[in-house]
Amino acid sequence: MSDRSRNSRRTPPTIKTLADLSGYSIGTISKALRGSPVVAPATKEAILKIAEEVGYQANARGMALRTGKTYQAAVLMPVTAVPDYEWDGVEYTQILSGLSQTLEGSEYRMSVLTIRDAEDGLEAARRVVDLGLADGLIFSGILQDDPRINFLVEADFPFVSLGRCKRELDYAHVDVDNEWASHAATQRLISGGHRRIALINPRSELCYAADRIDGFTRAFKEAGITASSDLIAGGDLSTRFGRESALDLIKRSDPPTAFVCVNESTTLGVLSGLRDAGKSVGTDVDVIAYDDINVSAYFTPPITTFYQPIEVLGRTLGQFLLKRMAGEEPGALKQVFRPKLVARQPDDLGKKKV
Amino acid sequence: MSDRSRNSRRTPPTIKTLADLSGYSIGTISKALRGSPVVAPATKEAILKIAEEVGYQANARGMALRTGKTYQAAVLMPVTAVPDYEWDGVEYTQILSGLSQTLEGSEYRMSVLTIRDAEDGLEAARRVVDLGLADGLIFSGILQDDPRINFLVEADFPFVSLGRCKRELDYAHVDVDNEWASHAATQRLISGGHRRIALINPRSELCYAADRIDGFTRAFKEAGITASSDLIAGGDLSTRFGRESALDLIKRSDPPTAFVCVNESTTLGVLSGLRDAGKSVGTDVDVIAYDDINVSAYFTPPITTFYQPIEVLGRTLGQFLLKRMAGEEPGALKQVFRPKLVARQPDDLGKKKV
DNA sequence: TGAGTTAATAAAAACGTTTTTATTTTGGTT
DNA sequence: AACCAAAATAAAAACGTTTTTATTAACTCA
Repeated sequence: MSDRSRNSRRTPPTIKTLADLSGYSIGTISKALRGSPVVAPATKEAILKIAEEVGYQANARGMALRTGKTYQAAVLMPVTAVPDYEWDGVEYTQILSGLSQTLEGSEYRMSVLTIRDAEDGLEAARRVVDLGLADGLIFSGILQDDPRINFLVEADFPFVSLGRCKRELDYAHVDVDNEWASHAATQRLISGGHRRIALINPRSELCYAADRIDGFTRAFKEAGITASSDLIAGGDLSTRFGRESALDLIKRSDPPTAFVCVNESTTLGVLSGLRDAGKSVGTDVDVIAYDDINVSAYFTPPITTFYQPIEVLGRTLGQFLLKRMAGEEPGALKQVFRPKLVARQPDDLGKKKV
Repeated sequence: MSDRSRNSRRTPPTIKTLADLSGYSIGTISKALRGSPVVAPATKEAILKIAEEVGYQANARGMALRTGKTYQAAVLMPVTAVPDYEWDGVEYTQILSGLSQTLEGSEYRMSVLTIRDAEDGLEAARRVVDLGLADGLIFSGILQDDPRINFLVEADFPFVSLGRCKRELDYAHVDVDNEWASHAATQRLISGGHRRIALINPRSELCYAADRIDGFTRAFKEAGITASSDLIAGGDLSTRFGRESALDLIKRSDPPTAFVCVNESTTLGVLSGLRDAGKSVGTDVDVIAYDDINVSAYFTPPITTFYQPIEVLGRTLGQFLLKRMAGEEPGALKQVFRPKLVARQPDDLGKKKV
């Protein structure tokens, strides 16, 4: 073993090594290794055996140069714009983890490019395409009219987005049914007697902010009540934003009796703000959250959430991307997940209020 | 622009393009581009001008094959072993973000390999070294006797670890002064009158678990009190673990009056457990946390923490790795950060108890 | 037997660089 | 004017693959 490792440390075996060892030419070796049907079964077997013995591993750089492929899938990871390192962007460990699980079996590796916003992401996407930095791309934080999607569809470059844009384009994507989740949460509160409900939402450029507003207003409409659209707050998804929004909303003249939050970070902030405003969640006011990481069970108090582990989405992203990189059309590569309702509170305080 | 992009889309300019355009040979072009002193200033300038005009970008695959370098820095990212997607491993977005900030200016890109544990990490490290998947490596979760550090030091491969092992080896690293932080937290509680203090710690294989125990016991020793070593809990750093530890510890016959927690996730769990055990933090029991993401301010109640944004460590990791990859010796590439105390509670409940 | 196929393999070219070696040009000395 | 060294550039080789083209060997069938 020390011998093998010493050898492989000096100069790893190449196709040439195998050629010398087996007596076949390098072309034949290459074909045998990638299972071309033109090479005779016996020689193929012999070559494979030698390759195994000597611990041959194809040199990625050689392959890359020849084929023009990189065998890399790139992920655009937004680096938080929130100052002071607030809790934000947590979901990316989950995305990367899920993604890598599906990439693991393949020959692809994962590279991460950090971006500041969607515009910066377009820059990065251009670099990936023009310089051939990767064979496929994954990104999230989709805008209503997302420049990255526009560019990549036009360039016909394989990608899968986490989230959908509003334009009618044919592209692979994975998403959460935000309209549905927001509607379900709002409806739950309305049937709990609430009439004034606040919506803690992402910035309005983000496409799913609109989806959530749609679901929110649809629930009111269906109940025949005027939607409390004046209680919609949009911003970065930091804990601080949640807190400040809650503090602002709760001291309005006609304040909300309930909150629908977009993620766990803002939820924590909302809970913090309500506490400092002297409101007790579950007694004075109800809060329903959306949760990726199963953390709402530990909040004070535990609150009702719509739960969707992003890692599952990450796995699907990977599957779709592999298919796209293998040349499959985006047509069938679209999936929308519905988060699961985890009811931890009755959320019917509104009844007592009336 | 449409013209340029169309051109570059078809076939990006190569050195050969520049050779044809300029009349110089490809060798000269190459030397000019990388600033070799042997090429005459005038021709160098001419070549650079043409390269600029035509938008030349060196082909990474060609460079990689020739030089044997990959221009990639790999990060070993632990994919959480905790079931049900609990809050865990949050800090990796910060590490990646910090790292990418320093790599941004360089010619290096960042690739991420997911691993299950340190042993799996050794496998990954071997692959990186043997197959030349990257030119440098970053990883964390260091064990007391870490197989990855042992292997990489032996192989003389550039790496920087987030955390230190217990063996006397010369390697670049960035770390938090866990002994100090744990000592400071414990001391604060002891001088607040606490005598029975619980320590919520990582699994004992992790090197910094030992550091934290060291600081913990040192604080007791200095105060001339017997350390409450029976109140040390070690486990994964999930919220669930924090909660279960708190519930277990608080119902002991001689229970703790205070908790020192290792990160924000366990802290949230501890707070949740204490609440369900009928204990009020700040009234019945004190909790001091360690925090990466400034989230303890929003807990119920806000609690005292030692605060150290990991992104800063990530930037240092990147700086050190660049130097290592440039051939610098590890000697000077060692830095230990002391987190900042953020006192949000008096933490002197122990006085009332006595 | 020998031409025509087919199967199997070898040889060569190519991907885009960098580096080493060879050649040409320039300028200075005698 | 002739020579030599130095400077500048060109040419060639190499990195490890894959793919295309060429060659050889083995059959088939009249």
